[in-house]
Amino acid sequence: MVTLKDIAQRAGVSSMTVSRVMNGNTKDVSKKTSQRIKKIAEEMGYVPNSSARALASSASRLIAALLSDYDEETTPLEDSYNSSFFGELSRQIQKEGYDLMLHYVKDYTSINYSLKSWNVAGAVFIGMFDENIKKIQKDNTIPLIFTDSYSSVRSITNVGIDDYQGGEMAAEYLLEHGHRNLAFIGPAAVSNGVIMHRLQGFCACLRDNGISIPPEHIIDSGAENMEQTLAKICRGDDPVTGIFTTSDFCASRVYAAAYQARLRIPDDLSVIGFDDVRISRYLTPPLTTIRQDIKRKADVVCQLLMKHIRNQDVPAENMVLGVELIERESVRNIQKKPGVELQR
Amino acid sequence: MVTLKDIAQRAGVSSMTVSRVMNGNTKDVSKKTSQRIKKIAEEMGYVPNSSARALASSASRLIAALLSDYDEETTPLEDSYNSSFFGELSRQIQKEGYDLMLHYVKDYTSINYSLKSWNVAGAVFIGMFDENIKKIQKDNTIPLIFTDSYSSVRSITNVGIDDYQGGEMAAEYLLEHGHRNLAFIGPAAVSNGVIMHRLQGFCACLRDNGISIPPEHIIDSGAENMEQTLAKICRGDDPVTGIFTTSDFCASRVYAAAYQARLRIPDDLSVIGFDDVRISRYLTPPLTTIRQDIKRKADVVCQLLMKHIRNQDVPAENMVLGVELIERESVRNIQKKPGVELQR
DNA sequence: TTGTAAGCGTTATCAA
DNA sequence: TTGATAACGCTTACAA
Repeated sequence: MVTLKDIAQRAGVSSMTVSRVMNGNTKDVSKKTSQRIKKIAEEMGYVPNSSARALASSASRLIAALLSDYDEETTPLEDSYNSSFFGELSRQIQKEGYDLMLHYVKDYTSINYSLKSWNVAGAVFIGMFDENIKKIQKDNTIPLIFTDSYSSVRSITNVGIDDYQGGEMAAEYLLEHGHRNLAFIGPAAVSNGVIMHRLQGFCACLRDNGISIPPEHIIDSGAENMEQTLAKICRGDDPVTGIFTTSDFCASRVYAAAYQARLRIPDDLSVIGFDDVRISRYLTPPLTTIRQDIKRKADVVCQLLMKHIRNQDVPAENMVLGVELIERESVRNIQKKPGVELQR
Repeated sequence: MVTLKDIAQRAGVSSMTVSRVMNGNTKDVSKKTSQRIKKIAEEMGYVPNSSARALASSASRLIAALLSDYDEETTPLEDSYNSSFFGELSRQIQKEGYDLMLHYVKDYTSINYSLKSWNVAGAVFIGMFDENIKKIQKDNTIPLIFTDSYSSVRSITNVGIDDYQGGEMAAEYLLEHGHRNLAFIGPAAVSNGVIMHRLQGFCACLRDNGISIPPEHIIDSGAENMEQTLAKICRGDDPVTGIFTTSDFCASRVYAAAYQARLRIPDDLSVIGFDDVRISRYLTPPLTTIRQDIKRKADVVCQLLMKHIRNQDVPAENMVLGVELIERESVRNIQKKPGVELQR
C-alpha cells in the first residue's frame, strides 16, 4: 500500500505537502512541486485511504442508501422501481465523487447502525420509514433525504411525486374513455402513504363525476387468486371494464391474471399502471401508465443531498415532482357517442 | 459520538477492556465487567467506528460489488438480472455481518480505486471484466470473486452457469416442438462470453440435428427496427417459427416487436428466454425460459467469498451452476405427426 | 510555500 | 484479567 509518507520520502518533502497536492489545494503549493508530486503519486499508484481520511477529518465521502426490507421472500431491488431509482442514484452520487453504501434495514437499530458506523456524509431513504422518522431525525445531524414519505413529521427533507394527482389522472383518463365501472388493485398496506394517496386521488376524481368504487373492487394484489377475482368482477351484467393499479409491476400481474381468465386487454379490460418502468412499453399490449421521471427524481435527491452536505443550515424542504400520463395501448375507448378510437 | 474511551471512563476501566468486550473476546475479560460494560455501551448507544477499525486493523468488514457500466443511457441495475443478483447478494453479505459498497466501473483506474480506497475485505464482479482481469488479479491480494466470466486467465475464482447447455436445451426444446427454422436475438457483443456460449450451445445442438442458422437470423437486439426484421423473417415461404433470446428482457422486446408486427406468440412465433427473471411468468403469454437460480448463485458467491476471506490460501475455483428449462406458454408445438399440444 | 505536532477511534503488542 | 503504549494514514491547526 502506497501512503502519503512513501510519496513524501521519494519527493523529498513532508507528507503534508503531498496531502495538500492530493486534495487539490494547489494554491498552497508551488506549481513545480505540485507537478512533481502528482507525477510520483501517479507512478507509485497512490490511492488515498478513505478510512484514514474519514477518521482524521470526521467526514467521509460516503453516502448510505437505506432500503426498507419488509419481505423475506423477495428483495427490495426486485421491484423495478426501486432498482431503477437506486441505479440512477448510484450513478449520480458517484459522479459527485462520493461512494455509496447499500443497507437493507428492518428496524431502528439497523438504521442507526448504518448511519453511525461509517460516519457517512448523508443518507437517502428508499421505501417506507414513516414510523421511525422522528427518532432517526432526532438522533442524527447529517443530511437525511427521504423519498416518497408521507410522514407527519414536518421538518424532513423529502422528494416525492404527486401521487394524488396521478390517481386523478388515471381516473380522468378512464372516464374520458367511457369507463364507468372501475376497480383498483394494489398492496393491501393502507398505512403506505404512496398507495393511499394514489387511491384517494383516483376515488376523488371519480366521486366528482358521480361514480364510486365499491369496497369489493379495491383488490389486494398480494392475494393469491387474482385470476378468479378478475373473472368474477369482469364478467356478468355490470362488468368492471377499467382497472387502475399502483405500479407497473402490479399491472403486469393483472395482465397475467387476465390472460389466465381469458380476458383480453384492452378489449375486455382496460388497465392503467404507475411508474413507467422500463418494461412497461414492452408488455403486450404496451401499458398506458402514469409516469414518474425516476432519473430526474434521483438527480433531485442527489443535488439536494449535496446542497445539504455543503451547507448544513439549508432548511428542510419537500419537493414534489409532477407525473404525466403516457398513453399506450392498454385502455380501450368505449364511449357510446362517437369518439376517437385508439390507433394501432 | 460515543467512543470506547467514553464507555471506559464511565465504567472505570481502560478502553482496551471495552474494546475486547465489544469484539466478543469474552474469554479475555471477567464475566462481571463484561456484562457491566455491555450494559453501559447499550445505554450510551455505542456504535463502533468502522473507519477507525479498518485503519487500525487494516481489515474492514466491507465488500465491494463492482458492476461494469457500459451504457450511458441506461443503468446496469435496470437489467433485471443484475438487480436481482445484486439484491440477493446484498442480503447475503449483510447476513454475514459485512457491509456492501456499490461501484459502477468503466475502466481499470476506477476498478483499482474501488478496491484500494476503502481497503475492502473482498470484491464481487458483476458483468464483463474479462479484459482487465489479469491486471486486477496481479494488483490485489484480497479475495476477488468473478461472476459469469469466460476469461482465459485460469487462476480466478468464478461463479457462472452452464450457458452452453442452456443454449442446447433451448434448441432441443424447439426441435422437439417441431421448429426447424430458427433465429437468435441478442446483443451484438460477440466478445461477451456469456452470450457467445449460449449461442454456441444453441447452434451446436441444431447442427447435430442437421439444422443450421443463416447469419441473417442472428439478430442484434440493439438495432432499432426489430419489428421490421421480425416481420421479414417470420413471413413468406419459409418463415422463422422459433426464436431463442439471450435474456428474458430481450424476450420481452421480442414480444413487443411481434405485437407491433401483428405476429402472435406462440401461434405465429415461439420464443424462449433466458434467466427466468421475476417478470417472465407475467408476460403474455407466460415465457418459456432457461432458468438460472439467481438466489443460489448469490449464495454461492457469498459463501465462496467468506471462505476466501477467512482463509487466504483457498485455491481458485470455477463453479458452474446448472440451468433448467421452465416450460410455460410461449412455445407452440408444431409437430407434423401427432404430438402433445401445449395445454392452456 | 512548507513543515511540525497532535489527534481522529480503534487494535496489536507487550507488560503487569 | 487488565492496562499502557504505539501505531494505522490522514487532516487540522499552527508555526516557520
